[in-house]
Amino acid sequence: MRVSELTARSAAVLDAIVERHITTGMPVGSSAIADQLPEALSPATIRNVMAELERLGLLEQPHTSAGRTPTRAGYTRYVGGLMETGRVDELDPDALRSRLETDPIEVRELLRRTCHLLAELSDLVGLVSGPALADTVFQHIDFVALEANRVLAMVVARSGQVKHRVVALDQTMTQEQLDRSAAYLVRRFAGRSLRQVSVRVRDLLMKADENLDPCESRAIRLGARSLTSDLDEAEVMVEGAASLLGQPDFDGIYCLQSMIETLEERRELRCAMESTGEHEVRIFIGTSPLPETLGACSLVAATYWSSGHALGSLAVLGPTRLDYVRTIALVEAMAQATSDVLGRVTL
Amino acid sequence: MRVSELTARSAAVLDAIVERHITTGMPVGSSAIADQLPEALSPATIRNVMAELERLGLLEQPHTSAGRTPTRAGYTRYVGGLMETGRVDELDPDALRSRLETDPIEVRELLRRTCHLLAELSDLVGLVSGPALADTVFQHIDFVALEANRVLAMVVARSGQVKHRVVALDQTMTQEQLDRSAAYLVRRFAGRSLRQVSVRVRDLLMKADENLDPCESRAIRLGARSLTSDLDEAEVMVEGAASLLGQPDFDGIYCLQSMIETLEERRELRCAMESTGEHEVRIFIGTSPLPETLGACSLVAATYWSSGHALGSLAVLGPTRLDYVRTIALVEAMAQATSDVLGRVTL
DNA sequence: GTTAGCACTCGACTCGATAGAGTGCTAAGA
DNA sequence: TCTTAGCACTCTATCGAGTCGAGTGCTAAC
Repeated sequence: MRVSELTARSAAVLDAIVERHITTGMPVGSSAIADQLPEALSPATIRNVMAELERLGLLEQPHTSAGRTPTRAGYTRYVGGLMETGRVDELDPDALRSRLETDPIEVRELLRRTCHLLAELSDLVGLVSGPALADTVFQHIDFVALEANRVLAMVVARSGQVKHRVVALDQTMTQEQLDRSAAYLVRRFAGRSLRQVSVRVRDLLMKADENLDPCESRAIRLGARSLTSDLDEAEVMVEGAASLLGQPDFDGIYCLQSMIETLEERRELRCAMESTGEHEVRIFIGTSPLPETLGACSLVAATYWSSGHALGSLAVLGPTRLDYVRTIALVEAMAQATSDVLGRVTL
Repeated sequence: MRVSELTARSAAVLDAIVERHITTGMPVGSSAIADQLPEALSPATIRNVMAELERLGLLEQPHTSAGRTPTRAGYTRYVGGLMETGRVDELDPDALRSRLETDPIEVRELLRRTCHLLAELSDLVGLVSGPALADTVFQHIDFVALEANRVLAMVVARSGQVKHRVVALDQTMTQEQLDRSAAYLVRRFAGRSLRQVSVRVRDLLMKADENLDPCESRAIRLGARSLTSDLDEAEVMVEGAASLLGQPDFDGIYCLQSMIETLEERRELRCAMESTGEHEVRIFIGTSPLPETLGACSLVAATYWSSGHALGSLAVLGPTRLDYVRTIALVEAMAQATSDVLGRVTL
C-alpha cells in the first residue's frame, strides 16, 4: 500500500497520533488512541495499524517500549490532509488589520508590525521578507553632494520606500549639476519599475549613446551607480528568535546555536521563504528549502499581495511539533490582512 | 581590612584565582594556586588567604568540598587592578582599520562592520550604538509627493546619514510647493545640528510667526513633522547573539531565553552601553546599568569619537567569566580604529 | 607566620533493583 | 478475515547504596 492510499482508519489513527503528540510532546501509545478515536477499537487493533504506519515510514519509535512519534513524512501527510480538507481554524483578518494600520501608511513599518504580530500571536518566530525595491515603481531620485566627491543618492519608490547609498564620483559635480541629473532621470524614467530603470540605465551606459549631451550622460552614469543590483535583495525581518529557546523540543539540543545563527544570518531564510508551492500556504517540514540547520523546524509561509502582484512572503517558524491548525490559520489571515492594508498604497 | 586594602599577596592570590577560573571554568583549589604563584607557598597558606578573601566577599564556594570561584565583587576588584596597572594586551588598531574601511565611506556600513568584527574577534556578542542623527549637521531635506496627501520626507546629514519618514498632510501640496519648502528649510537651517534645527522649527511653529509668508509657514510645518524626536534615538546593532548559547557557563541555564530576548529588544541595551564611567573602557559586571536579565554577563564598552565629539558606544558582551585582558584590548583598539575612520567624514 | 597531617564534607559516578509504560505475538472469538 | 484478550518481553526512568576523589578547615608543630 502506498502512503497516499492509506485506509480511512489508518489515516484517522495517524492524524490522532500527530495531534496528540503535538499537544503532549510525548510518544503516543496505542491505548491513548483507542480511547480517543470515535470508532471503538481495542489497543491491540490500534497497535496493528501503528505497526503498519511504521512500516510505511510515517511513524517511528524512540525505543521498543515507547509509544510512536510522527516522522517528517508523517507530519507531511497529516498537514497535506489538513490542507485538502480545509480543516483549519478561521481567524478574522479584520481584527489583525486594525493592529497593522499606521497613519500615514508606511510600508516598512507595516511589515515590521506584521512580523511582530506573527511572533506574538504564535509565540514562535515571525518572519517577513519585504518587497524587493526592484518591483516597485520609480518615482523620484535625489543626489546630495557631500564633501570630497562623495554623493548621496536617494531613490524613492511610489510606495514611499527609500533606498539610499553613498557613491564616489571620479569628478567633482556641483549641487546644481546633481539636481539637473536627478531631474533628468525622473523626467525620463519615472513610472517604470525600478528593475526596468536599472536595466535601461545600464544599457545606455554601455552603449555610450552619442545622442546624449554631456549633462545627460553624467546623469546616466550617476543613475547606474545608484541603481545597483541590491535593489533585488528584499530585506528579511525576524522577530521572536528567542522563543525557540523556550521550546521543550529543543531543550538542551546541541544545534540550537546554529539555529539561532541561521536566523541572524537571514540570507538562507529568504530563499526558504520565497520558494513557492502549490497551495496558498506553503509548509516545509525540516527539509528542502529550509537550511539544514533548521532540520528540526517547520516553516509555515504565505505570500502577501497588492493589486495582483505578489510582493513578499510572511511566515512562522517553529519546532516540527507545532500546532499546524492554528498556525496555518494565523499565517493565512495575516497574509490577507497585510495585503489588504498594502492595497491602499500604490507600490 | 577593607577590600581596597588587600595585602599584595592576597591580591596576587585573587588575581591568580580569577585568571585560572577564567581559563578553566572550574572552581579553583588551593594547591593549583600554590603551584602557580611565583612565591613558594604551601596549599595550607593559600587556604588561609582564600578563607579571608571569602570573608571579604571576593570569593565563594559552590559547596564545602569544592574550590573557590570569584564573586562579582571579586571580578570587579580584579578588573580594577587590570585597569590601574594597564596590564592588558595591545592590539594594533591599524590592522582593524583596514577591515573597516569602505569606499566610499558610509557611516552605517562602517558601524555594521565594526559590530561584525567585534563579534568575530571576541567570539562573543558585538554591540554598537550608532550616532544619534540629532548630533549630526543638517545638510539637506527633500519632500516627495506620494499619492493621497502622503509626503515622503528625507532628511540628510552632512555625514551622508539619512532619515526618512512618511507624513500625512492636512491639505494637498504640489511637488513644486514641496520643493520650495525644502529649499527654504535648507537655505535657512543648513549647517546647524539637527537637534538645533528640530528645536528651532518647533519653536517657530508654536509662535506662528506673522513675519512668515504662507509659503514659509508651510515649510516650517512640514519641517516640524519631519524632524521628530526620534532623531535622538540611536540605532543599536547586535551581532553574534547566538554565541551566548555556546558558552559552557550558560549551559542549560533557565534564563538564556530572556537574555536573548533582551538582545533582541535593544532598548535596555542602549542605556547600558551609553552609561559613562571614569575610564575610557567601561566594564559592567552583571550589575547596575546592565538589565537584570543579563546578571550573568559582563559588558566591556568604549566610546568612539570624531573630531572631539563622542558619537556612540561599542561593546562586547559575554559571560562574567570572560577573558578581560583580551577583550579590553579588543574594545579599546576597535574604538580607536572606528574613530579614525570616522574622522575622515564630516558628521 | 607557615605548614604537615588528618578528619571531614560533599558532589560525581557506578551499580543494581524496581516500577511502569508500551510493545509484539499468539490464540481465541466474531 | 478482522478483532481482541492475554501475556511475556523490552526498555527507560528513578531511586538508594556504595565508592572515589577533590578540596576543605582545624590543630599542632616548626
